[in-house]
Amino acid sequence: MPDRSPDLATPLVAWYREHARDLPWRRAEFHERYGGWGVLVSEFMLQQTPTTRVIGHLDAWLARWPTPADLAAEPPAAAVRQWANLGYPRRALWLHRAAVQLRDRHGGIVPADVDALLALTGIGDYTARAVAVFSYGQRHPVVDTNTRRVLARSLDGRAQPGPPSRRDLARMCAVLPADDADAAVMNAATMELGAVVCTARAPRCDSCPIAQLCRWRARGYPDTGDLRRKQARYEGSDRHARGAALRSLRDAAGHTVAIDEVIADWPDPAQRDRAIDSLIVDGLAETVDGMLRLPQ
DNA sequence: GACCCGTGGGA
DNA sequence: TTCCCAAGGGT
Repeated sequence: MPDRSPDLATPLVAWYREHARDLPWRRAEFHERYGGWGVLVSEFMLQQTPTTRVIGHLDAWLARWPTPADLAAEPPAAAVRQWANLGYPRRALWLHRAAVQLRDRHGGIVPADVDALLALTGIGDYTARAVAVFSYGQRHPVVDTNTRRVLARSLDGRAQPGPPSRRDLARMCAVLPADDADAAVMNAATMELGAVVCTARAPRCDSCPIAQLCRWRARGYPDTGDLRRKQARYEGSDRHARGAALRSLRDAAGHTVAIDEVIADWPDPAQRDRAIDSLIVDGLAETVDGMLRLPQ
């Protein structure tokens, strides 16, 4: 029988109330102004993109499109351009699709129901629950990479978590406080700890509120090995070519480029062709008699 | 579950 | 310079 899980919530919640960063989407006026839409947009941008970079883009996005209907009224190309260099431009496309779905199926209102949120394009287990919890105050496990690392270290005594799994949701749920509001803070606090203190490299255990009950620390910080898949090299990759091709479409003065002119100087012509084809397949580009452009 | 998808800052 | 990694999701 494993030990009973220690109480992570009490110290984490107390720590968060004292040390939480002042981020835009945590401010009361942000929620008053943009509601669930603001939270949804911020969570979309935060998918695999560092917090500091998102901060520089969120205000402009919401000022331009303060409601889902505002975004849905414009072509996908506008979303992809506004997305700029946030990375993974499919997210801009999916956010636009979600806005259309919100307008057509939900009266332009971001639903509070997790299953309804999960049905929207680009919203998975994390984002659906983040919206339900941080915008609507519900009690659900919000599990991101930071949460998984904190649980792996504090409860399992491992340096790194295994690959993401739905089991993580049940584990997080088991350590959430019973009260809805406390559970929401616990979710945010666990992510915050992973982002600021219990970091992937060089964790700052000296300032950790749960160091006393951390099993990884108690075991002497064993290197249990990183079970995650290693990220492929970007330079010279297909993704690199795709990124360059999309950028040329984004920045095109007339918003349209002859296909032959798209990253024409790319060193690997076959890779260039794959990049353009994959953009078309993904819906990030479309052809109009020999010309290429963002989706209208 | 494996693999795919960008971009830039920090160590 | 090179490598790591970042509030994930779709296929």
